Amino acid sequence: MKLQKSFYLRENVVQVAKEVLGKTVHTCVNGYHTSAIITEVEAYSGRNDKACHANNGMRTKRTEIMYARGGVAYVYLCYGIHHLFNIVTNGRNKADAVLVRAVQPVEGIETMMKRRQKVEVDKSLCSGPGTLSQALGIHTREHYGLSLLSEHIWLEDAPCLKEHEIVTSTRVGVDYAEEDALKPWRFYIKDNPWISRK
DNA sequence: TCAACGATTCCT
DNA sequence: GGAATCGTTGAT
Repeated sequence: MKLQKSFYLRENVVQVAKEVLGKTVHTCVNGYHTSAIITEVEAYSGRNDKACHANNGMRTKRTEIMYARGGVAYVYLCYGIHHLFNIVTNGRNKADAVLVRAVQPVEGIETMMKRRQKVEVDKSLCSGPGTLSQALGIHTREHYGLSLLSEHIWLEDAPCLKEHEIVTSTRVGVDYAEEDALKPWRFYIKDNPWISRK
């Protein structure tokens, strides 16, 4: 069953990030249904986190959706090439989000391969924040601000992982965030090969 | 209006 | 190790 609004509205974005691991993300784009298990995530906090786009009340056209109530998608273009998919959490004006960094394909694998121009199934298909968005057909213009209880994109519930099944590390690519770059807010499923990097 | 840069990926 | 590539951002 679809994860409900209450899942996303909780206050502790780190806790929500951990619980997102093992859940399944579904998209239905141009009539093609795809789904994949979320294997790697990072937490970003709207308060006291220099790595977050919405840090220090930073409010622009791009970050605006982070200030909405949890349960919507924050998608943005990175390096002019890659769409990165985030899950907005917490209540209005909190600006917390969970970045999905890697997934394990489940349904619609042929569709994912076509979108990624791959002829074999391996981790290059969707183990990375940019590649998974491409595999799932997530595009900035279509998915920015979209409800995660919509028919286009949603998460399906699954049992939470045990602590010993989760590996914790610092976040990737946020060296500019000074002391906040040290926050242990990246989480991935232990022994799962569908990870962006070790 | 303009220049710099980035929560990355892929090729050499 | 370095290029690709462009929307967002903050400063002119």
